[in-house]
Amino acid sequence: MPELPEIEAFRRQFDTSAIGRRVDSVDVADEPVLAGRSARELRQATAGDAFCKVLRHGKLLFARTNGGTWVVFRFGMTGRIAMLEPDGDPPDHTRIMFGFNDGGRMAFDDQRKFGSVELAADVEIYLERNDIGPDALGVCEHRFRRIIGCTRGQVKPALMDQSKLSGIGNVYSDEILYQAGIRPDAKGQALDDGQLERLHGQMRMVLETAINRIATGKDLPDDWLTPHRGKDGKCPDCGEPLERKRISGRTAWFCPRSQHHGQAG
DNA sequence: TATAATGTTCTCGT
DNA sequence: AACGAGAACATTAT
Repeated sequence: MPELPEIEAFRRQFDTSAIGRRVDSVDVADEPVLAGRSARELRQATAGDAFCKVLRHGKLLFARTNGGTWVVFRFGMTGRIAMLEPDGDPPDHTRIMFGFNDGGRMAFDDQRKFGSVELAADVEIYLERNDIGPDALGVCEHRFRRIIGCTRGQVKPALMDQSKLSGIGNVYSDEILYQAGIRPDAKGQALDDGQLERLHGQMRMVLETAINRIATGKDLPDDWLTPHRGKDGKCPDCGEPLERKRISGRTAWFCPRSQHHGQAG
């Protein structure tokens, strides 16, 4: 379930477990995962070098090797990183396996194959070339108001548009809108400054709380939408059955009573 | 068996 | 031209 908070968990895992370790081997089980690069290129860029730095931007993870190359992890719908002991079993859908000089291994596992592992010489250039917007947690309220408030379309797809804001996906966009009391089909332009300010604040609250919950191994709060999101789900605040609506090709879940701001359809 | 699932990208229409 | 909506992509679980 990788959106910004989950990728942040991967970053911390990478930071504590992979940084400083030298890559000795790289096995690519599924060549398309490299998005046009060859296994030889990935091996050339990483083998013999240690990972020395890792950072997250939105849903992307950038890991730098001593050699200066950045390895870019895109997790798609089901991607994840798994650290293995020397005798540990690889996950079922391992696409790439990095072997460290100490015998440990790191797997890039991705059941649905929407993820990829790419190479980049420079993070900023990569972001620009791929039209990736600012990290959702790095956007100030003023800029956020401009980004969302100037959108002609619906607010939910705007929150999920990675060129506008980087890091929010289908599940967390529903949660953020629920916390802000705004309908997912409200038009961005229809929101006033007060609503945009609240949306920005709740976006930060949701993402930061989720990061902390994941880091401490706790579930998301039971009074959030997410634990109830799905068939027969009820609003944890008012008990109203949650409504589902197809928006921009995805399923939005919301409470029609608690989320009354913005009228559209 | 049909449907839906946490993402990105391409195509088409406005 | 710029923007927004929907389909397609691969695979599995319900």
